[in-house]
Amino acid sequence: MEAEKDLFGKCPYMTAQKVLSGKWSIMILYHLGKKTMRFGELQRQLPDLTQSTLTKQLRALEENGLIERKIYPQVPPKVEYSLSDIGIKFKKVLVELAIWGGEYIETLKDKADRP
Amino acid sequence: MEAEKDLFGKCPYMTAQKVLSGKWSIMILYHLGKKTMRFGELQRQLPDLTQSTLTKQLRALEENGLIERKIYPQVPPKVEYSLSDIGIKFKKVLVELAIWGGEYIETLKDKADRP
DNA sequence: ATACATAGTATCTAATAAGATACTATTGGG
DNA sequence: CCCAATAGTATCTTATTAGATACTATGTAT
Repeated sequence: MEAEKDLFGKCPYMTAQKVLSGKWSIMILYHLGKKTMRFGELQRQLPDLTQSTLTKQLRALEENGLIERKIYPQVPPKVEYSLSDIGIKFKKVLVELAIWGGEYIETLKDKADRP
Repeated sequence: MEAEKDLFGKCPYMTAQKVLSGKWSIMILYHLGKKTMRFGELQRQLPDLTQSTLTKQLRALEENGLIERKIYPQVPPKVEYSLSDIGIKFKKVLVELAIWGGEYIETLKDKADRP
């Protein structure tokens, strides 16, 4: 698969950077980290991206093995997205990222307080 | 400053995603996390990006407050790059990212072993 | 027969980012 | 006077991403 080939043998940082490159990847992983969700629910959690963009981001994450897609043979369709094993392991990164992001926002506020 | 305004009040994940969006940001932060470096040394560590690209990435990181740029009034010029306070705090994220990236690469190898 | 719900596709456009290449400024040393 | 060393700029081109918009498929309920 395309996605795998060019990630092979690279350093962990480059690999991580590549996998996280989509503009919404972190947000999507965060939401799916809370619970498995259907497409529509995920979309409601992320009202700022369009359906086609969400589809593209999900496909990229799926190709890279971070999430899984389960199709129920129903009409109207039901498709559930969840974190894969390696996706679940990514939650540890998310924890640190959230802490750091909070601190970062604080530093911005500090700078704004006394300009 | 532009970079600050539109990050304000956002959630930590969105903020983090934005700051890390450059293709080389994580690699640069990793190298500067090891030690303060001059422009040329950094470039030697990252032979895959051109001078102009490196300059752009460094400027973006500086605008976002992650790194600091110290100019020595010399000829030929000497400019040192280092992590800012909030940049240093990012090292905790890097640690988790490296662990996860390593695990991720392993899963790719596993998949390749038995296709 | 028609409408509805869900999870999409297909195109096209616009915005952003990255990369290639060539050029600049300064000044101490030969 | 000319060269080397360092850290850039300035342009232009290309590639990658994201976003907008309109369309599709299908079984059930009315």
